[in-house]
Amino acid sequence: MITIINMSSAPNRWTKQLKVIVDIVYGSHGPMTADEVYHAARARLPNISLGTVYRNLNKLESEGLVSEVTKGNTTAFVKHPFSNATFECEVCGRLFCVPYDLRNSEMERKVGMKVNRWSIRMTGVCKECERKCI
Amino acid sequence: MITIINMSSAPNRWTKQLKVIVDIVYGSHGPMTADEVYHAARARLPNISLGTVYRNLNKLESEGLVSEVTKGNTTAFVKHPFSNATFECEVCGRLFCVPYDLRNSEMERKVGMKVNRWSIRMTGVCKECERKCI
DNA sequence: ATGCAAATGATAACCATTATCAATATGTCC
DNA sequence: GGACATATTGATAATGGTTATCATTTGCAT
Repeated sequence: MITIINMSSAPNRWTKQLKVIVDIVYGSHGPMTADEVYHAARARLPNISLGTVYRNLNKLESEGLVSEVTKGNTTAFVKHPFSNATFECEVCGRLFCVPYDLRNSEMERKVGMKVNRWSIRMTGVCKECERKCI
Repeated sequence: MITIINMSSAPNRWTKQLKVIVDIVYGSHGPMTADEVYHAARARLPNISLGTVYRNLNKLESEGLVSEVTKGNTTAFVKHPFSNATFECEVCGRLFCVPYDLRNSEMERKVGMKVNRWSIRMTGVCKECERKCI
């Protein structure tokens, strides 16, 4: 079970629901939608409500512990805080996190403004679909 | 008035509503939400409906003539097709298009998959707010 | 001009997300 | 440990952006 060292913003209780949600998102290999987190959480806490999942994901997001990324027409959450790069396959719809190195300072130089976070979103054809579709 | 040379996908009529919507989006300096396009369009076509605006923006998006970008909790549309970079100010909430050069081939090399489109989203503090807030 | 399919306007439906609120659970202070 | 204050929860309703529906209108080929 993962433990968060400090949650900065004032009122905060380490509830079992929050624990489970952190555990799920941080244990995932890729981005998860709120609904996916909800279903995973229900396996451990059958009475947890979808509202609680949203509340906690938003809290974690405002704490900088998870990031939101676009997935199709909805939103998914990833454990990597702040900057991230995702790749969405146009064929199978899967969304991957991919490592990508870019410096904030490099962006700031190019853009001329203070950059706190960035995210890169790529769409294309994943390896597997590339192989199948040719 | 801007004219589109060819709209590839089969059934397509060059309606006055579509003309006005293309004109507005391509005449804009920055990303516009569907609602903003709707209100701008009503100035010229008082009876145009919001549904028509959405239908045409989605059509233009599928034709590759506009791109969707995230703005706050909603979606905005920009004329630059395919890849783009946007900067959202955390203070005033404005969303800017910024020039950014990155090669698809460079991304493909880093990611190892076929990249068709990319978009970079940065958040930070814009010049104006930087000046005010210090 | 005529005919027909595509597009529109008006409206209802959809669905992800947020707000509400009484009930519950957490952390603190004794 | 027990009691208190209040943050959080579960259940549900509300919200709001977006899409679907359908009768009517309009663009366009003949």
